[in-house]
Amino acid sequence: MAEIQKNDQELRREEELKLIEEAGINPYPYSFDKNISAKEILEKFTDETKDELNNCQVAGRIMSIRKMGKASFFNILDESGRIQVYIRKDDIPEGKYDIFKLLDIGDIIGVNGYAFRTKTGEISLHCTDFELLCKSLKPLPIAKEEIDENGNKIVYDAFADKELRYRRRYIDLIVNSDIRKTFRKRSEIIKYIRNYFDAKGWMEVETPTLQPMYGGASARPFMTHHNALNIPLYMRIALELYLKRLIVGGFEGVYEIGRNFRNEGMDRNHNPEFTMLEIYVAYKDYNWMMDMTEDLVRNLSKDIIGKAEIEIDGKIINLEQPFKRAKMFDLYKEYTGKDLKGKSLEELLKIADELKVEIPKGASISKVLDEIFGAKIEPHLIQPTFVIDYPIEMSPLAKMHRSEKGIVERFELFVNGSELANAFSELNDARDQRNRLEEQAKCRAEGDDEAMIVDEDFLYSLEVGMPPTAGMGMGIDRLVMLLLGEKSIRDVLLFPLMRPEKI
RNA sequence: GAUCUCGUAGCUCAGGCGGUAGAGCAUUUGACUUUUAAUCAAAGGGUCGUUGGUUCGAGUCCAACCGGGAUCACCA
Repeated sequence: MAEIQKNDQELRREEELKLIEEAGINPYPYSFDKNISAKEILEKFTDETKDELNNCQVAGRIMSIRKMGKASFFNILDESGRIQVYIRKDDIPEGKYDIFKLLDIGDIIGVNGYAFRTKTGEISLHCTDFELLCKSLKPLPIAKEEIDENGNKIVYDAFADKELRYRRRYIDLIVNSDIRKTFRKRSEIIKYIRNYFDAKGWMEVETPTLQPMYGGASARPFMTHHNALNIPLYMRIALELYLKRLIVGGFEGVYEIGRNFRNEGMDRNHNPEFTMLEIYVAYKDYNWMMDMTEDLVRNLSKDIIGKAEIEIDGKIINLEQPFKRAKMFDLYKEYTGKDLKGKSLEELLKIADELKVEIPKGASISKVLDEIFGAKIEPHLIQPTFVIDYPIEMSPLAKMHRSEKGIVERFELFVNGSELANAFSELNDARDQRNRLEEQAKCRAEGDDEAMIVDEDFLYSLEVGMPPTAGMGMGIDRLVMLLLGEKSIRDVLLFPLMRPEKI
């Protein structure tokens, strides 16, 4: 796929570049005094105000050219959108039209001109002069566009190859420029979360990405090596344990929005690196965190998307109505008709078999419960639902339930059948935490390579003492997918991981 | 990792039961000073993902491999 040999279109562009330089023009100048955007011209133009638009200086990439002898129309695309430019041999400096003829689709130019309305009514720019700002040497996979009578955009021969769109996102952003909106929205969503937390006085922090010991979640890590210390290092799989150390240190509200790395499979819900939000607030519990999470998600949708109803996959997700709250074991009863509470491993395996849920060999109680949940309950959780009060085996970092035995104070928020957030009343009894991590270590020794490791320094911090704390984690990529109605994580990541191209 | 499916010109695609490669756009040349998928006339552009196999003959049938997508498994 790597073009070592140049094709005829590339050779031609190089020829044109030479001709431009021979005419004494620098095809790569240093700046351009842009004073208005394409969108601003289209918005400001009326028959009364057009005189104010007599000296526009716009810059952008040429996306189409229609030549008619000694005059031409072309469209340029800037960050704000497209505008049509009309250029006439007689209305630009002597000899400049010959330079214009050397320009191609993909070149970046600056245009001086005045706004006007064409015979057919399109607001356009009448060029009085232009400057080449960058000669493009590769042809763009150009698509043609048309607006039909109903104002719908019809795209002909669209650049649709998913592989190339992900591999060369910069081309995707030019040619399918509507997707720029997705990434702008993503940025707005993250900014909104920051503002929301900052307004409450919680502090954004940065904790290590490279860690001598990984923890805070059940997943396989990426491993690397530090030469100077000659030690193995791991890419973090969660933010949790370092943020809790900061609560121990006396900060009462901390959050981090950062990259986690998990050495697992990839599909439309998973990328090896993904963005996680985690927040910890001292002196609060999971009930409080549930209210906060609900408020955040609802307001995000209202303020960023403009409504609290989201259409995805033909389903309407309603974020306005109060989110359903259901105990995990009640959901088992509701969807399988069986009471799984307090059952032994043997009993659970039997139930799984009756429900026709396949369980991998050597599964623990937690694993069996998780499998049944994933197969029988998750797909039904389309409308926002807090699943609360998990069995202790599934949650090694959550605090015992204040009134129910064998249960921890934990919730997960499910929307559209997938997990969006996970939160606990954080376990701060150091003795209990040590027991649970040692239990994990046992599972690990028995071959579960996703079980957690005993982090002695983390335990030391709990022994020093952490106040009662509520903590919550939320997958930002999935949040963005939900709010924007995207079905693949790759469509909300600018540069999703791809297998390297073979040359 | 498993299954299904796709890979033909720069882009989007068509190629019946196996007979030697097609269209539109893009590109080049010519015409055209308000077009908008501009138009009109002509031209160039392909090791049909790769490697093998069957066959007189393979884009087409078979196998393996490479790459993508979808579904599943693991995970968020």
